[in-house]
Amino acid sequence: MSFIKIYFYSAGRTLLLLMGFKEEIADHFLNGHQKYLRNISVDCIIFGFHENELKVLLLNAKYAGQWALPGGFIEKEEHMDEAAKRILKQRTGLDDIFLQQFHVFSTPDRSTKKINTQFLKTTGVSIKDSWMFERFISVGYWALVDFTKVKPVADVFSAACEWFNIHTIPELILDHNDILQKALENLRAQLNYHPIGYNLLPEKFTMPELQKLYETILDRNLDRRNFQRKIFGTGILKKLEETKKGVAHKAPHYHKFDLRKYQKALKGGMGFEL
Amino acid sequence: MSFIKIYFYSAGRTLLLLMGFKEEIADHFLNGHQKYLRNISVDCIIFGFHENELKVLLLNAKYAGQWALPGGFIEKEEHMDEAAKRILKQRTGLDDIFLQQFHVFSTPDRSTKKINTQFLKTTGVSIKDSWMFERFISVGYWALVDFTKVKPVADVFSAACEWFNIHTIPELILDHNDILQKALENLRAQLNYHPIGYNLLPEKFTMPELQKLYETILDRNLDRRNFQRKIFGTGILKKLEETKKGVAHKAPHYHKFDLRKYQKALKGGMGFEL
DNA sequence: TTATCATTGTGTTATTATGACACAATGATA
DNA sequence: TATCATTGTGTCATAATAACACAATGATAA
Repeated sequence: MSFIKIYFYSAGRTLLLLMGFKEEIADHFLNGHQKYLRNISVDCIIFGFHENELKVLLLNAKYAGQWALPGGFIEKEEHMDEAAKRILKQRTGLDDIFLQQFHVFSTPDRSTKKINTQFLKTTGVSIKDSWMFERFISVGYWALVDFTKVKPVADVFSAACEWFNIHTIPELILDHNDILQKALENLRAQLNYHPIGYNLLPEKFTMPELQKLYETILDRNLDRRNFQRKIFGTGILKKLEETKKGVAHKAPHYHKFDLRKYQKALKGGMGFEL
Repeated sequence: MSFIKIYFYSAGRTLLLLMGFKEEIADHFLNGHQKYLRNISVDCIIFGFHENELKVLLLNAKYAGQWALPGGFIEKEEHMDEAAKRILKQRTGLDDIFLQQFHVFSTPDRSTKKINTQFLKTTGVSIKDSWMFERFISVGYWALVDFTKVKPVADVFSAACEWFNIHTIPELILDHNDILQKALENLRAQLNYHPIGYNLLPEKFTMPELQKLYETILDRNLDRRNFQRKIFGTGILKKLEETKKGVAHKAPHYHKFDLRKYQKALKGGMGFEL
């Protein structure tokens, strides 16, 4: 919310050249409602997988000192899913990622007025009234991305943008900790009915790598043999002849996704419990 | 949307006494944004169960000629869930019903501008600019209610409010047919993990009655014996000694819900497939 | 009074899915 | 050449599900 969402507005580089920092802020607070829908925002939980750890991308505006989920507003003629994609792209540089809408958060006290007035005070911008002072209802989206392909974008406002281990999340602004928790629950629930891994693993990957992905998300160990049986049962995998090289034990085969069946399973579900 | 939502605003009866119809409309279009959040609305899919048929409550404003889902706006300091409850209560008179948020609909072309201007024209109210002309993102909620306890409220605008059989739904405004479809899918999916029936069946009911409820919602037949085993397995039912009277065959026992376990299952899930 | 009939109550059995577990095969390293 | 961690490919016991059978009930019809 708040700080973060300002950055999206500033993504138009022309603006940046014409305006100073303060002017840009002021413009956003005074005129942003001409570009964006009011009272509604999007928050993205961007999960990443790296070195057997589940990560979350968080933002920290230097004027706030507190971390928050990346979020943004919806343009007046934009589908909400597109808004979420845009936000994802701006923070990670990634396109074409599976985004899942999972819940709407609407407690009346999730107003950003305090945070925003504090922000303006620190920034030295004086604004009396703004759409940004109003209450926002937020729609939560989660995405699961390839950690290695992401370049967390610290934008012109120099807010930090960093990965956090899921087990060491700091206290976030507003209800963002709750949102994150709910996103994680939803991601785990989805795991039973929808395939994951495409976009997350390299094109060719081994079975242990795929299993580790599932184990990381679910935060528990799975039986190697049962896991394999079930995953193969869905038909979304193709086994390659090639084996992994340079491991000091029996070399595992590479696999890749059968995209046609993968897409099908995304829509129709897979139907097993892990 | 549009017409329907006007009624909620008019629910304050004092207003009604002080204003004429036109004035009320004008007030809603000109000042409603002071009471409600902008660009966001709630649509309710109110399912009812009666005589082995699944019904949906629809509204028809006499000026529109087209049917629509009951919906409304969110007051500035109101939780969205409360808004949905308020809308449900206004249409049905029912309190304390399980309401389930299931999806957000946000295609950019779901603006009500055309419908609203048409409405104003017919009504003879002239308004140039209004928050009501803007695009609305809508959050869908469904509820499952006792058909017999509902008094569909045709409000002061004399819009019809009627039950429709799920199999004979007319063409609805905007994307309401899609919303209804998605609600039904979600309801059916929930059926596997959450108990239903309380609020829907009389306090004492027979097993065939409960089964028929499930069959109606799922639109397929279930095996009598397997159904009984699974439902009993959850522990949410208590079997009574009393049997149904006046049936021309073996009298079935009455049952009632074990509320404590029912509530528990609502939160924690039941864990079976039908 | 008795037979009929639809429907309930209470199983059984076969099939499938799941969880727990065992052991030979591999291939780099010691 | 032996060691070692790890892969590949099973089996078996158990639980969940689907398909199915038959006696018991009680109002109605003969």
